[in-house]
Amino acid sequence: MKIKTSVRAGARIPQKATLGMVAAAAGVSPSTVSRILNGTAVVSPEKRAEVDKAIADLGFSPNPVARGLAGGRTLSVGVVTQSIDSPFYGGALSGIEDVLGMAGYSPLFVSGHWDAAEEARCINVLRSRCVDGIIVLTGRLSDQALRACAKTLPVVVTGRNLKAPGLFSLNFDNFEGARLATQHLLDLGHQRIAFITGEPGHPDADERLRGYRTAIESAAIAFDPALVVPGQYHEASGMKAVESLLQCGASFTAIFAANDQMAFGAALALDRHGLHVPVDVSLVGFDDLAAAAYSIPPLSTIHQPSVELGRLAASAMLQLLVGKKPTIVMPVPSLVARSSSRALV
Amino acid sequence: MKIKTSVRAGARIPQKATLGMVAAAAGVSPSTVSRILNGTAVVSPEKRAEVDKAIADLGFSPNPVARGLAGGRTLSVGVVTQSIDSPFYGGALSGIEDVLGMAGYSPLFVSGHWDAAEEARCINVLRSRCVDGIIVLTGRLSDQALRACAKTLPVVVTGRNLKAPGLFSLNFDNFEGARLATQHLLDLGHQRIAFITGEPGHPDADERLRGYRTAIESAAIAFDPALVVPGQYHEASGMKAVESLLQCGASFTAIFAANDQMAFGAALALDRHGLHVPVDVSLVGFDDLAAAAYSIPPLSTIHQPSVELGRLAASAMLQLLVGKKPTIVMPVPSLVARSSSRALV
DNA sequence: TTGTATGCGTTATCAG
DNA sequence: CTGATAACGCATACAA
Repeated sequence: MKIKTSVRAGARIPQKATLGMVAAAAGVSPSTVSRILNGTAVVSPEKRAEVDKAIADLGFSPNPVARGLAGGRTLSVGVVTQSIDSPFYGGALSGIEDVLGMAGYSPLFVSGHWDAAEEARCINVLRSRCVDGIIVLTGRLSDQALRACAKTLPVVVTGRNLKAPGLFSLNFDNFEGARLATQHLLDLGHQRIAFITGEPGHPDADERLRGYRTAIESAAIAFDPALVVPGQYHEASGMKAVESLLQCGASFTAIFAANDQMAFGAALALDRHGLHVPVDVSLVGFDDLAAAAYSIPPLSTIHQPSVELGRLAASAMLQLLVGKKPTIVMPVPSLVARSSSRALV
Repeated sequence: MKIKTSVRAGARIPQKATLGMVAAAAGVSPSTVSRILNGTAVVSPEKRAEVDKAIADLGFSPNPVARGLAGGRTLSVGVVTQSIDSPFYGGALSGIEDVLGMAGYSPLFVSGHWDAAEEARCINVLRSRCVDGIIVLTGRLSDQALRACAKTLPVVVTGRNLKAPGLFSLNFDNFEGARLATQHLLDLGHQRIAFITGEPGHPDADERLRGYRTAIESAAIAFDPALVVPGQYHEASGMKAVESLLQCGASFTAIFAANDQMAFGAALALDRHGLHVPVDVSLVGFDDLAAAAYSIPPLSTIHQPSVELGRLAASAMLQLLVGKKPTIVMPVPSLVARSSSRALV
């Protein structure tokens, strides 16, 4: 017998039921309750009924913290993203939260801020919190670090192609997406197509550049370095890119930006110079952010299924968690032609 | 003595150090280690040094899960938001993550999806995970439910004015913000100003409507119900609102939308009808989303310090957690005049 | 000031 | 199929 003494506030807190209390109420041992809770073993129908009733009566639900300590499972999976408020990754987080939640898991979000060291720290935090697995959205971490991590915990990573035990990777075809976007402009009759790159060194940025270049060269047009300007994936860099393009006197009739945010910036910079989209220059982005459909003019772009990506990553994690090899396939890139691109007259 | 048998994968996992191991290494008792870890009592400098060294050597860090079970503190605080990918709340989440992280706390994000029942479920999840406190961003929950919750746990809530023990609320002055926006248009010479409302029933939406109306009437202009059209805080509803305004043949020279997203939608709808911002109609939004500065034209709007809001909410929680009464003041609303509004000619 | 003993709520390993 | 019993890693009365 024990006397509860820890009534912090004088409030009448509805005493949280414990597994032990359920066992007592049902007249069985705690182990039995645990077993039917986890499906760890077969129990007689009668006892099961008794326990189910007790659980319902007491409104019992297992304590994840205790579970974590005892069994090593916390029913939580860590998600390292780059910034919790990214317009692009937001969708993925949402998708992850959704499917994880359906399975009784809770996501633990941490932001790496595009910094490998910071990401490593994040992973340590997640580790110390005993997450059951980790999902890494396009991290800066080395493949090797990820592999090492996967030795201890199931890992799902997006934005790379990695194969390792306990590790599943999910990649979007950035090359094909960029090729599609460029081809779209080519089909519209554009020949002088500028390209605003993403953060150099990012695999996806590099792939997009490759896609652009491939499309250009496949059309028997000479690749012109003067038409590719660096960007850092944010609006301001899109503006700056256009400024520099204009300053250099480059001649172009269309711009393909490696992501929508830069495309928005580019459109604004063009506007400031009296150039209008799509009348004076056609513009295509990449990502299909929610905002792309409502910009003026609505932006033609490559659709990235971010929510779906999150859902798939979470599904893969769930499969990993039960020891299965994930069978997940990524949707292929598709172009969403809106009003920012039009045929060259 | 115990033999570790649970080597799941054959990998050489750097055996996670425990408090007990540190104690052994330092030649002291576990309680002593615990004490210096929590500052629960004074320990002799020598022992402290020994322990500190052992901690460093072993790379020990306390296990939050065990801590949670034993002491009831998990160093995690629950954050219920409406959708993890909201362009507006994203900033707040980021701010929360930041200051919480600095203090060694981890946020646990859950989405209520603008549904009271769902939010209640979220709170239960957080409870079961033994969070040390809960931050609620503009929930649908009743004040009463929140108060009840605060009896058990520290609660910080934004978007309302509530007073209760263990509860701190943090509200943005929506009324003043809306008044400011409307006055701005008035100052520009506009007399027929349409208003696109937010979700009716939301306190902030109601306040913004009140601010609009107050400004209008203070200018000795009759409030015209035909000029206020309902919206639901998303782009599509902004478009619809403008459509309905146009359809009704309402005459107006400016529009004030209760948030930026609806303003974007409104601008697009106007554009489709050959009306341009700000030449044909001036437009003002509310929130100052990151995208507002890069829309075409850049949107005049009321700045909401979302990141700061998050930081403040987290700071308040931290204070609550140490038993102090938070002393936090919200920044006042301010207008950011960009290019979407101009003087009526 | 420091160590000892217990308990937190579950799961896991044993016997029976 | 079921029930004791021992961890899980730490905090905390209590004793010394």
